[in-house]
Formats: sequence, C-alpha cells, structure tokens
Amino acid sequence: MPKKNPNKNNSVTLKEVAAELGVSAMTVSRAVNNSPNVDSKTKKRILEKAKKMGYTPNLVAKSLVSSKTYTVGVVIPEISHSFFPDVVRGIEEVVDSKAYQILLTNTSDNFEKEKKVIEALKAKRVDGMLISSSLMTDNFSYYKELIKSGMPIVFFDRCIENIGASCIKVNDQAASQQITEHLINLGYKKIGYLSGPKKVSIGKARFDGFNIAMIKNGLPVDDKLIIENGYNEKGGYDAMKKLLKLPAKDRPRAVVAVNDPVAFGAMDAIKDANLRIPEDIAIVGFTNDIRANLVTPPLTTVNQPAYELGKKAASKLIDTIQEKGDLVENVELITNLVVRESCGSLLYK
Amino acid sequence: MPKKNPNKNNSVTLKEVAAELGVSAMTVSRAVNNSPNVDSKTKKRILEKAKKMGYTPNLVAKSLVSSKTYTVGVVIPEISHSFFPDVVRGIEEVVDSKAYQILLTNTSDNFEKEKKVIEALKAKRVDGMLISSSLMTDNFSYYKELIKSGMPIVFFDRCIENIGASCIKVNDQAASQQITEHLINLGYKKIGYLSGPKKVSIGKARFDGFNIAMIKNGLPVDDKLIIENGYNEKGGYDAMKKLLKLPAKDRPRAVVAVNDPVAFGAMDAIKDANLRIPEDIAIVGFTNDIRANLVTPPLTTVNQPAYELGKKAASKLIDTIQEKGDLVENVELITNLVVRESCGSLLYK
DNA sequence: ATTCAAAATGTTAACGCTAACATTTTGAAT
DNA sequence: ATTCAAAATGTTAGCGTTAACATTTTGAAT
Repeated sequence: MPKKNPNKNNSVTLKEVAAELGVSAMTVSRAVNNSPNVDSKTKKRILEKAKKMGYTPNLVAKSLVSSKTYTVGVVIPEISHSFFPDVVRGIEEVVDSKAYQILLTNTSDNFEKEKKVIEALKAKRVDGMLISSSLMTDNFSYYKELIKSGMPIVFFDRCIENIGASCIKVNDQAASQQITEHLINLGYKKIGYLSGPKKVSIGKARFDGFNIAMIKNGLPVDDKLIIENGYNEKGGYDAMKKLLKLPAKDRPRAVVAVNDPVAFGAMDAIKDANLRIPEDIAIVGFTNDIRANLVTPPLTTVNQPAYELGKKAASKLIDTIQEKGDLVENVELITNLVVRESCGSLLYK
Repeated sequence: MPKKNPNKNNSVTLKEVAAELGVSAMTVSRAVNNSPNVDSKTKKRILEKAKKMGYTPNLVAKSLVSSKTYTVGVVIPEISHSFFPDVVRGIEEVVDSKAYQILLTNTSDNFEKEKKVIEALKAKRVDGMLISSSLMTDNFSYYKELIKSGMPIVFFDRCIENIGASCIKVNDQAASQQITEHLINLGYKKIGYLSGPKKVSIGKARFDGFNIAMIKNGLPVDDKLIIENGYNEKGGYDAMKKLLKLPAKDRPRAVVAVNDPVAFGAMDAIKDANLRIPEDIAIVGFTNDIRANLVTPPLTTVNQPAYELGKKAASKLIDTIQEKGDLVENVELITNLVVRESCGSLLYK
C-alpha cells in the first residue's frame, strides 16, 4: 500500500519530468503543449519520459495562470424528468466538442439554493454559466450584478430577459395560446388552467398565452379555475384535486396544464375521481415529455425541442465566452402542437 | 461597456481587499475563512469591505495549494433515459450536502471517449470519480493504473469488480435469473434473450442469470434466440426484428430484455409485425424505467433503485476521499420483481 | 511601570504552470 | 574559420492562495 500524505496528491509535475531529463521545466511545458521551437528529438524524449512517469498536466495550475477553466456551470431546477436530461445531453454534446466540461448543479426550484450554487460556480471560476432560473421576477438585481461582473451567462428555457444576457427558449406564450385555442376550436368553453409559479418566466408566459386565447375568443377567465402549484406531477395532482372539489357544474370541461408533468399528475387525479379523459375532462400539456404518448390517453401537448435547445444554448455560451458574434441574443426555437387523444373534441356530437 | 482583457478575469483578490484596508493578505485570508486569532473588529471591517468590493474566493488558487477541488467526476454512458438521471439526482443530493459538485461527462457507451473524459477529469484534479463503465472485460489495465495512482474511484451499476475500487450495483445476475424463472413458471419454454454487449458487466451478469434459470429448469438455451445489440431502444428494435425474421415455428414465445429501453424497442418491433404482447410474444425488461408502467401493455420488469444507487455510490466515494471506513466495498442493492402485463401467462388456458 | 504569554498580524515561500524575456546552440552563408 | 540570424533552451516572476514561521500588539498579573 503506497503511503501518501492525505492532503497532497502524488502526481508527477513538469519539474519532475524536467529533472529526470536534465532539461528545464519550460522545455517540458513546451513539449507537452506542442509549442513551436522545440527540437523534435528533445520533444520525443520528453513525451516518452512524461508518459512513462505518468505525467498528467495540472489544469488547476494552468487555470490559475490563464484564468480559464474550460468548465461551464449548468444550473437546472431538476434533473429527473425527460426535459432537462435531454437539454443536458444537448449541452454536453456541444460543450464536449469544444473541449469544455460541465459542472452540473440542481436547484430543486429553490432560489436560495440557486444563489448558493452560483456562488460556488463563481468561486470555481467557471468560464460561463447556463442557467434555467427559478428566480422571482421581482429580484433581478442578483443576476444584473453577476452579468455586470463579466461572467458570461446564457439563460435557457426559464429565462430572465433583457438584463444583458442571452436567452434561448421556445415561444412559450404563443405556443400556450395556440394549444388553448386548439381546445377552444374543439368546442370547449369552460377551460381551467393548472399553473406553475407565475414568478418563473415560463409560468407567466404560458399563463399569458392562455389568457390571450381565452379573451380573444370571448371566453371568460374564471379565477376559480386557475390553480397555481409546482411544476411537477405532485403539483398537478394536488391542483387538479382542488378543481375537482368544485361542484360538478362549476368544474372545467377542459384543462390546460403548464407542462406535461403537471398534466400527468392531473390525469391521475381525474382518474382517481373516476372521471374519464377526455369524455369528462379534456386536458393538454406542454413539453412533449417522453411519457406524453404513453399515458392513457396519449397527451396532446406542445413539442419543445429540448435537445436542440441545449445545443443552441451551449453554442451561444461558448460564443459568448470566446467573444464571437453578437454578444446578447434572444432566440426562440420553434415548437409544434402535437395532437393526441387527451384533448378529445366536442364537435360533431 | 467595461473594457477587459479577454485572458484575465477582473475579479477582486485577497490582496486587493488587503491593500484597500492596509492589512496583509494573510489577515484577509484568515477573516474570510473564519480562522481563529483575528480581532473581531478587524474581521468585521474586512468582511464588509470584501463584500462591498465583490470579493469571491478563488478556489482555483485554493485548490492549487490544498490539492483538493471539492469536485467529483461522474462518468455515465448516457444521459437521457430515466435510469441515469435518477442516479445523478441521488449523486447530486449527497455530493451537494458535503459541499462537493459534479463534473458530468457522457461517454455514449464508447470506451475511447471514456478514457478521454477520464484523462480530462484527472487533469482537472477531481477529488474522485463515480464511473459506470462501458469497459471491455478484457482491458482492466487502464483502470488498474488509475486506481493505483491513488485516484478515489467508485463504480456504479456497470462495475469493474475486484480491481481495488468499490462497486455499488444491484444483484444483476440473481434478478435476471429471477425474472427469467418468472417466465418459466408462467409456462413459457421457448425463451429468447435480447442482450447488450456482454463485455459490459451488466451485460454478462444478466445474461448469466438468464442462462442459469434456463439450465436449472432444464430448458434449452438456443443460440439463435440470443441477439446481442446496444442498450437502447434502437438496439432492442433491431434485435427483435432479427428474431422475428425466424420462421414462425422457431420464434421465441417469450423474450427477456437486458433492460427496459431494449424491451421498449422490442415491443415496437413486435407491434410493427402485427403480433400481440403477450398473447403472441411475452416480454420482460430490467430497470423499471419511468415508462415501464405506461407502455402498452405495461412492462414486467426488475425494479432497480436508481436514486438510492446514486446516493449510495456518492456516499461511498466521499467516504473514500475522506478516508473513512473500509476503503473497498462491494454493495448490492435490493431489486424487486415488478409484475405487470407484458409477461402474460400460459397457465390455466 | 514592568513583564510576558497570548492574541493579532505580518512575511516568506510554495502549490504547478507559463508569459516574457535572456541566453546558448545550431548551421547556412560568407 | 568566422559571422549571425534563427532555433532551441533557460531563467525569472507571477497567477491567488495558505502553511509555517516571525514579529508586533495587547492586556492581565505583578
């Protein structure tokens, strides 16, 4: 068992390779970094010796010199469902191709934790951050300062717009309006809305879209039919339960959910109440979660290109880090309505 | 627009705070690190000034001194499906509670990329690594050297056992045997197997379990009914297609898939061939993917506690890093058979 | 007032690397 | 053989921090 000082790693340094060969550390540095002006024989000797000694460059030291870590922070509100993993896959792919890596952090939709992890990422001197924020709309100062400090930031999906950072997202409001109008066109009039917290960007945008659709079509927006809760299955289940407690005649005939997990939870609540989807209550979601076409009945939803969103956000961040192109940009990726069975229809009956 | 040198970050240093206050950098260091022997008034002055100046400690420099990064590398073969995101959630939770963060890397099940990312993680001087390896069973030397170098490693799910690193996984072989015997007990005799590459630990273990079950029950293992392919939906689809090309009388009456995604792909292939599950071909999986109870028919599978597996692996790694407890340990988490409808039954017909 | 240990603060060097500059070596042209 | 620019190699200092040791200040006990 090789003894070792617990606080010191025992890895080989440039200097040790240099000493072994009787050259200077600088020459070794040049050799391992493919710098010019190194004799090819010297280089060969050095690389061989370095390999034999198990030399691995110390990027911590290198970062201290260069002020670059080739690491980007990724801040997401949850890891498990299908949307964020797909986004992360897109991010990873782009970032890896540019020789960066990602420090992944999860905020559990908690702004205090969000601030905490961002401070940690700052301390670790990431070259930039990709953030899907759980931030309240009334507290931008934190991010304004972060951006002012020069940290490259790209928001994605849950954006804070127009405070100096780029934003990659989908046309939440328009898509939400579109799917609501789809229900309206199918003949539904009494439509409820299962919202996430409206202080989150997507919460507000999607709710606005719902409202616009209703108003534009002369339908009443009934506050009793709008329930705000979390962005996950449990949030949807509990919200729907509340709607179902209303007297039958007051209940919505159709429901728009802020995202698919909420819709799934709501569907469970509807089934638990022994009601049928869509015959008793129709429902639509937003995300096109991996489960959307598997639930019973399959969920009508808005397809959000998660993987592409991740790729685009990562490209934009790396461009920002490398100061290429227009620095600040708001990008809206295209969504499309995916009509399945959960929305049913009131026509031709 | 604040001008800045692209290669220098403009963050405030200890020394700058010190100069501003006319004290030494060391005193500032002590103040911000809560070291003893700092006058409480001095400390207060320093902390206030540091805050006002926007000081954030530079962990890169700190790491260079301490040889600790409070970062662990996580190496997984894919990001998108339900199993690994759940594992990562477990990892993140534990690691965060100990003030570590994770550098997440994706190998796409490619051993060359696996080596590449591990080299990058070494260069970044992570304090340890959590690895789910796509490694060939005949090439342990790479990992043996990595472990010998003193890098704390914990394998999870796809382990390389008994080469000096801990391993957290489920009882793959026994569980695979159990689910195969479940099929046998339901009356199936002609059973096929959709395998992942057997050079991956779980590939071999699960296949062994299948074989043991067959042999123990006096059933023939027919090589033509065993197809090896990838661990994902497409792998399962293509593998099943091959089985379906057999003359009807040679086809398996039931199929064991190495994991749920492979089972999902196979189910699509079966449906595309206009056959019924389980009436024409029964099928079982392994994982208890989030989709397993949603597909039609719901998939009989082995529940693998992904989140707990992630938590356990992370705890073990941090214990190893901090040199607590027995260093090397093989842990098998408990699985349970989840019987749904895809396995059907040949009994009482 | 003096003493002196404890508390507070300061100085130096080192972590591993590379930019910037300095020196030595090489080898083609005379 | 000498010259001298180009190529190869070396030296120094600094990135931001802290461990280890050095010095100064404090204040209770005399």
